[in-house]
Amino acid sequence: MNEERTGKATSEPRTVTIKDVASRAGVGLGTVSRVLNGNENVAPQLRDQVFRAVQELGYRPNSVARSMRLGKSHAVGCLVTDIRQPIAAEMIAAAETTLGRAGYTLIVASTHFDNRREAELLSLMQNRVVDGMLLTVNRDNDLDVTQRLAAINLPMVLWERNPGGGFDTVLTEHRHGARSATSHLLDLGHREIALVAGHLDTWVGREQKAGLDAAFADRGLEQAAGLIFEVGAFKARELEALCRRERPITAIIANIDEIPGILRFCAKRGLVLPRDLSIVSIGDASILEVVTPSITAVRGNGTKVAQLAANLLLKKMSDKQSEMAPERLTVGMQLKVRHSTAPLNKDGGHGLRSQDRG
Amino acid sequence: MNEERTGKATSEPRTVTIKDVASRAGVGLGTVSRVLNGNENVAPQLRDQVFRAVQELGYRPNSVARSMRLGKSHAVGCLVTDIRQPIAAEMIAAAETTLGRAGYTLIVASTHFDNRREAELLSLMQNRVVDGMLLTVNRDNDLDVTQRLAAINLPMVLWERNPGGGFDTVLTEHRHGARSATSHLLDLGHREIALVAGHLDTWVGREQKAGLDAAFADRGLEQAAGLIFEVGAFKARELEALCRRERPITAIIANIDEIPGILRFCAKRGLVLPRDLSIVSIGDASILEVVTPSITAVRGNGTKVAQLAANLLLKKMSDKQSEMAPERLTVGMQLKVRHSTAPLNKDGGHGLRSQDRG
DNA sequence: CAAAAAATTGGAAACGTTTCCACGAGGGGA
DNA sequence: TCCCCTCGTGGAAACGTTTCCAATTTTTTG
Repeated sequence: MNEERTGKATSEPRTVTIKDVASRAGVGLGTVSRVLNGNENVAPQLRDQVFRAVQELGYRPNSVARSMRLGKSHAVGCLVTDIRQPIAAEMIAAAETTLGRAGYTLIVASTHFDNRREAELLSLMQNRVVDGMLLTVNRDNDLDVTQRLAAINLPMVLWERNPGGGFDTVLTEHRHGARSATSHLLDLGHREIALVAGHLDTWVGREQKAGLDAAFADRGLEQAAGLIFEVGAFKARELEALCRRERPITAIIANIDEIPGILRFCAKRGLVLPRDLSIVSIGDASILEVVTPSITAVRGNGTKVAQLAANLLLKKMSDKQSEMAPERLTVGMQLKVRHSTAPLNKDGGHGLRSQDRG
Repeated sequence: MNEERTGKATSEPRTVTIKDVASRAGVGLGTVSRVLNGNENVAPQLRDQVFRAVQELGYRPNSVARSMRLGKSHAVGCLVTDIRQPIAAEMIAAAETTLGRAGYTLIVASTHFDNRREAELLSLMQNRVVDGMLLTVNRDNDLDVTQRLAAINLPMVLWERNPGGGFDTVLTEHRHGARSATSHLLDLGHREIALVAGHLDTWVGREQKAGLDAAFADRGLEQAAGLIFEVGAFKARELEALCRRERPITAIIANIDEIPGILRFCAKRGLVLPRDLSIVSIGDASILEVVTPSITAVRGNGTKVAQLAANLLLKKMSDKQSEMAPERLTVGMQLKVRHSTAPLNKDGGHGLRSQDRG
């Protein structure tokens, strides 16, 4: 007893298990388990004894053992390309809240667009670490990826990706977003419009491109070639080339991540917004509303996407293999017209060109 | 055999275990385990047979069972207040990369400043779900929290929190940051300087306040009372009151999250930056460099904080209870002077006041 | 009051892995 | 030739739960 008080002689502080609780409380293992799981059919006196023993021994349930016995981990894997994108963080936060309420823990992992890492993470999660998955894969137009996803034997919802076929998906209407942004610019007289879209081997990028195309097609206009770029592959170099074309661009629609780079370029080159260049951001943030000039944006709703996806996943995880038909949910986008877009400046030359001759 | 091919009659696709592999390969359980874990002492022929059986059966190791047997989960819990803060996302991404290289999975959870949720999450993670923790607790000046942390029997590193006592911590030098921002403003002639700091029951907020105090004290100046606020408790209302004081503020140092709100207020009231108000952001982002006027900021390095914290945690997790003395690492901050701060405008009245009389 | 039914309880079995121990075969030394 | 040592292998035990079944007690019914 004395040794126990000082806790010195004991080499290892052996972890307290349900068995220790049982013997301390003078009951059987089954009874302890029943008490701990709120089963009603236990005599009040025994229940109290168990609780007291738990208290005294500082017992903590071992949820790994629990998971193993139940075959459920009560965890959901969440794969994103980069958690540092504000939209990704927003989605993760919302998913965490929704799933947390249902008793699930979120395991977040970023692929950073590395396909090998993505494969590793998918494999890791499949080793019965999670009960379901929320996925934004790197690419969704690759047969290899599609097959690998199809082989996953777990409830699974894709968000912002759409490989086609029998997957559950929650999608933002990027086509509509890009289309309305383009229409807005066409209405203002712009014709040389560049687009910096998401990766073209993701649904997001493809839809954005399709939206641009649709807006031109709506008006029977033909768009110039070579004005479509992917995020990441668009730097000052590319932007400069766009301004040096025979017919320089007068407007640009770009992912929000690219906006700082574009503004920096404009400042350096003395381009004045929106006189020399109109800008639309794909994705919104409060800072865009308050800068000078404020920046026109198409706004999605990542929180809503995440909530829909999380709830869909919960449904799939609870339905015992009922094999519901795959669902496809969409969330709208809205054009917020601000002051970075203006009618085409017909007579005024392009800022870069005039300066360039100096 | 036919049933097996169609896979129809079998009601349940029983999961493939190591036992199945063993019998298929015609070897014992121990041998399979040894092969799978890269143990050398296995005959090459048996090794091949095992690999072939694994392939044919599509065996996947059950890492929950593995965790249970080994008593290690190879997961690290990461608690933040809000994953949507870009600095938090940056830290998480860096920690994930560093820990991932060492074979650990990150389990991220946000408390959203809810103390009950924090307690739940800490408790959950302690149930042997993780091997170590990276923590940003809601408050670190509360005896209750400190005790609860001390009771956690797991390797653990706090980042951006410092309860004092024997905890391992990695900290950004917020005192230095706030001090240099304040000095900068004092040099420009400002005296009525407001501060919107982190929560004052976190180390971050307290250090920021201390930095402001220090800058005033350095010069033997006395600062006005009532100019210090906490993020979250600072809205347009408070800002307006600051501008209506007998001696209106001429400068403000604020957490980056508050910058959009402040700019919106200025725009609405016709305050021109930096003529009517100088602004310093605590925390930097590329957008701050390119807006007009560009915004002076003190910049930390979340990536470095996270890397240091992750490596420290790895060290603690590998050292078998060697009880190293707690470490305390710090990462610097740097003032980036831009165009949102300018010398005090002596004669020009305060924008709000003149307009207010109209 | 006896018997049947219902309620409560204890503990074995099982979840899938790793580790440890024992056994047998093969090889080398006396 | 015999013995001892080494090496490779198979399988039991253990990790901490939950669940199921059988045993016991209590309650109800005839």
